[in-house]
Amino acid sequence: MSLEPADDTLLEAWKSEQLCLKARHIEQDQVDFSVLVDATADGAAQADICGLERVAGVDLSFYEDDDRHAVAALVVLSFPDMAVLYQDFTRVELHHPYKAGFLAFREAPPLLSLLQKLKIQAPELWPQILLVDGNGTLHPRRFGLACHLGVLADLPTIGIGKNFLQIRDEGDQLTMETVKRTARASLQRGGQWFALTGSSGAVYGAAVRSLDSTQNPIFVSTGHRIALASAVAVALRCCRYRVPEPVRQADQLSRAYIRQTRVAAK
DNA sequence: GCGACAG
DNA sequence: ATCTTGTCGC
Repeated sequence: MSLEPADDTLLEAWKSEQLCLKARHIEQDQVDFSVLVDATADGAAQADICGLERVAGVDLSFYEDDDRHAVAALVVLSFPDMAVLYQDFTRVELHHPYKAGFLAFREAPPLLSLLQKLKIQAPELWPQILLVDGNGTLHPRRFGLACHLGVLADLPTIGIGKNFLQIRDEGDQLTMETVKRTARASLQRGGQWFALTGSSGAVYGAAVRSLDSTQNPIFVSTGHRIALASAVAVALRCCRYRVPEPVRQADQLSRAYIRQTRVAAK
């Protein structure tokens, strides 16, 4: 009924694979649209985004008492209108348990399948960028789910985290306490953000205030083929609520199917 | 040993 | 991730 925990041997193999895939990882803009970020902005100015028409989102939702199955969802939305162009979801079997730092080994396979299906069935709707529910470079080895998916699908991706993943490295300390304190002090309005920078100077991602009306930040990081400032600009332009629409709609789609198909107990 | 731990 | 409606506030 439940999955075996990943042992140390497996974790070492997974680390090696992350390092290997990282050789193909690109953290700079390599997209077919343009993001003009105002260098003098205070972190709240709207960037000019030209040529972006389709943004996608992916997510998985889970059953209460079943580790092994989930519902994966993919949506493609128009930009900047956020109108639904494509929706797909499917119940999937998972082969590994959740382990912080190794989310991709659990969730990437079914998401890649949905992307493959889209490419075959509706190639004209292939997205220009994909927003992923999970981190990109905001990760202990700078290679979270969003990076992993981006490299394997050869697609620009952005990592969107709703909770902060602490980074504890020899050189870099990014703690919940520090981030919360900085967020309180410097995120006064929607659109403002600050870089999550380790003591070594490495930038892992950004804490972003989506809207005036939301206090808690989201955590945006580079997935693949996009620079952090561009990733933040795109994510912000997708926000109707705290969580950017592509991810939020994929979440709602998969969650609705879970609720509909779970056994009506009692 | 202790605490932390995306989804 | 998931259990959950209404409710308080801008």
